[in-house]
Amino acid sequence: MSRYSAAEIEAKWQDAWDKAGLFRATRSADKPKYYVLEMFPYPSGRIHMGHVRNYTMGDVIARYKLATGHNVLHPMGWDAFGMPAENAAMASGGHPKDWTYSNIDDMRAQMKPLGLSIDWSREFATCDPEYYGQQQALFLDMLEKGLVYRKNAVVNWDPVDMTVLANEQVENGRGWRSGALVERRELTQWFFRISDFAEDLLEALDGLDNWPAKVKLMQANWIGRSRGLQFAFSLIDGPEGHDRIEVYTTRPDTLMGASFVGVSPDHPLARQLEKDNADLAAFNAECRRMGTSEEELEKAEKKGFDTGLRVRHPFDTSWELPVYVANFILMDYGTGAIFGCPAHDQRDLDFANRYGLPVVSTYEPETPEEGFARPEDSGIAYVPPKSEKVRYVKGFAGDEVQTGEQAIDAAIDFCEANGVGQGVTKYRLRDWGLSRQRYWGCPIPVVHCDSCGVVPEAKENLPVRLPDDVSFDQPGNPLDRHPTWRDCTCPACGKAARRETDTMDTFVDSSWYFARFTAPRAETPTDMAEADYWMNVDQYIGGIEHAILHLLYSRFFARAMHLTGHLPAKAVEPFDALFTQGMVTHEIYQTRDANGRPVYHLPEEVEDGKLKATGEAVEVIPSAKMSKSKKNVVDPVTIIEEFGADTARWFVLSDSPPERDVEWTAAGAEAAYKHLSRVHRIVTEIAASDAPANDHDEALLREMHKAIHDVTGGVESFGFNAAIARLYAFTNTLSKSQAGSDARRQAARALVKLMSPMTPHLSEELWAALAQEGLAAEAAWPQADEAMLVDDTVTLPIQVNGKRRAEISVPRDMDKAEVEKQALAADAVVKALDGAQPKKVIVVPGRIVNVVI
RNA sequence: GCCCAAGUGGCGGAAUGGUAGACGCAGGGGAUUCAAAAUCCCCCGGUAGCAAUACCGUGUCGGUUCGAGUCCGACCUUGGGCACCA
Repeated sequence: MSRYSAAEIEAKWQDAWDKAGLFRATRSADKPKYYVLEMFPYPSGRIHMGHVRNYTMGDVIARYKLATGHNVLHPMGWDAFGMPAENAAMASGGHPKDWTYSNIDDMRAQMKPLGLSIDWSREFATCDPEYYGQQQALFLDMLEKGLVYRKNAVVNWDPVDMTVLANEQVENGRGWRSGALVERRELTQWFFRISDFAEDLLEALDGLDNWPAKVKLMQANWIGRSRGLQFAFSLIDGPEGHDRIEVYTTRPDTLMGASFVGVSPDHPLARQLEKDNADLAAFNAECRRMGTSEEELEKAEKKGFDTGLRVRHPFDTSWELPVYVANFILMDYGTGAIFGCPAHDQRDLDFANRYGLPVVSTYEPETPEEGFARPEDSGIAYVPPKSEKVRYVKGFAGDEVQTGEQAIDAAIDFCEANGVGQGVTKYRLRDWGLSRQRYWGCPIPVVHCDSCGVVPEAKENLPVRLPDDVSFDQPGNPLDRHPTWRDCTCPACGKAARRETDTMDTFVDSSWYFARFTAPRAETPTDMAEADYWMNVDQYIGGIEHAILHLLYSRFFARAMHLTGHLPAKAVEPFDALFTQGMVTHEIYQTRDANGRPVYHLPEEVEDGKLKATGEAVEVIPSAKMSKSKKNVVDPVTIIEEFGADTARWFVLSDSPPERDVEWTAAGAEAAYKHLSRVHRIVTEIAASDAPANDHDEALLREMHKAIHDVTGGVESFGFNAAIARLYAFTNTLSKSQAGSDARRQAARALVKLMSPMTPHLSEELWAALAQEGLAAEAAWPQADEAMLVDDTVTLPIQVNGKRRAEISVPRDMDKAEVEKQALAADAVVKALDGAQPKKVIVVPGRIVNVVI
């Protein structure tokens, strides 16, 4: 009997699938369609275990759906624009295009041995001119519909390299290459009007029944709808053109506790004042040196600058409040100005304490606990949940007990009635800035004409191709310094004009690729007949790190594509079901160099806690996401060479729930391989035995139907690890079953088919060994017989006061009274009762009995 | 700082509010073998006990319930995101 040799069988069956054209997707009215998609990879050059896990999960679904009679679309492509290609070009002198396409070739070659059921005929990369040209067409349609516009926005500016930096290129406020202090600089940039869709994007989350609740919650919080009051403080002796400061607050109920007004350093008033005030100009400049990330702003020490100006309180014209410029106020949110109520906001309180401003409580606990002190005295802001009842001591309606929510509504009503501002709904969601001052991205298809201004490129001139002759020997955008590329003619007037040199955010590329997969070679962004047939994506699978931005942008794009006639109405929510998978992690092995600095070692260099080469002991750091810098990576290619793709697939599915991180361990991979070898041995033995069909093995058939039921449920609900545990148990049962029974062959067939989505090559091999016709991949999924799933007798645990004390075996449908009688007769129960009557007996049919004494 | 999630044996984990630890790894014992590899069988949360069994046990503290890993509140730790990384 031949041993299990993955290397021999895997290539053979991949070839067979290929020849049969099994995974080519074409429209068909005969079968229901099923579109399964994994988030496409960035072509870094090597596939990693995270990819293997992601695509294996998608493949299990795709193969399962194929077996259950669906017309499956399962495509793959490359998210190919982005900074790493330019960084590589700067570091080693090549061209981003060559680097990217060569990486794609490498990764495709690494991916193919996994035996994924992908329709490779649909493959594309977002850096293909055929793709980004269609993206430019989409952009022009969106521009025409008013979904794109230009405005000023701040970027991280490296004054030494004279270039724009991404947030991740800023380290401790300095440029990662130059080390120069980064400044904020304002540029005119393109924006998508995603905020116009805020309400729709929020409301529609309710309909996404097959999305994880946490992702919907994160998106809802990101969109951040709030109800508040917008009103103005009148400014006393303000500079020319500034007689009031418009503020937005979600807590108008605390207006009578206001003690200062703050404006952003980028607020028009701050900008006006800094012209005549060198100190303020210095303060603002300091603020503008901070990074642009919200995290950095929130964590920074809260600082303010007293402008010396005063405003009048809207409800008491004799009450004057100082106006500060403060570093924690965002110009992008609300009006860029706030009022501070230190008593009920810790940040405002810290600020007030720092600058000697008054603290005035507007409410206090309804019934103050022992030791409660007002913020005025305690230095701790009193911030109860908005739903909690509090006593207002300085509200609008006198001394009253109500919840914050009620008080906010009442305050808005009161202010509106008194002519102080109006209630408004605002969103935290900002418009999406898509301009990037970089080469390796999709060119924004517009030109700048001295006569006509900003003019869209004519569609017949698309794609606006990236020039190949560029150099990366200096920082900044090569398109800016290209001698001829910028020169063009104005599509409107025909005069000489300049091309826009900014390219698009790579998030744009990934916001519609799922639609392009439905007709990847179409001469328009999509083909409506194909899109109408294949959309929506029935199952989308990817990392939780994309829970907000990528998914929100894609939802916006689907809406925009519908408005511009590129997607049907049903596709405005493009992903019917979403699954977010965890990462693949590994232990980190570290030693220290002479200076005590850590030196990392690859897992393959380590054995039994020691370096193979020198025998030096390594320090083991707990599992973390696989990363090159920590060297805790296991290359899937190595694993496939050693054990085969089926082992890698089986292992990444088996050890952890799919939504959680899985730790790669050599022992685990070994165990997976051993198990597959065992299945190979057991099934080939059964296939080879020609013992006559004899006894009908009822128990084995029952186990088989239970396994079919459980594994099917596991696959459908992303319980892959549980499904695999079930397959282990079923394999054990099969292994111990009586030789020669017909049931045994039947059970072996079921096992092979149930495993086929996870270990497709092994299953094909065993399917053939069992002399089954056709390919296992095409064979119908087994059906569980409901009647075989339930046993006639059940074992009921008997609890006394919630603690298990005994168990009884009873017919499954025995009535409650009889079950209770038998339970009370159990030795342990009689002993516990000691002659007394139970207070209560709870019988949960088929599950448990609890006797309460 | 803000938003979201997760914490269960030596390890990965299982468990519609109903016998906590399925299944796998590691470990221990045994069979087979001249020996090994491979394979097969048994044991395997802690404490006490020869045992039957008893008590304790799902990050911490409290609550709801006949019954809580599961639901509620507070806290701790770890991970993801924070708008120019992909």
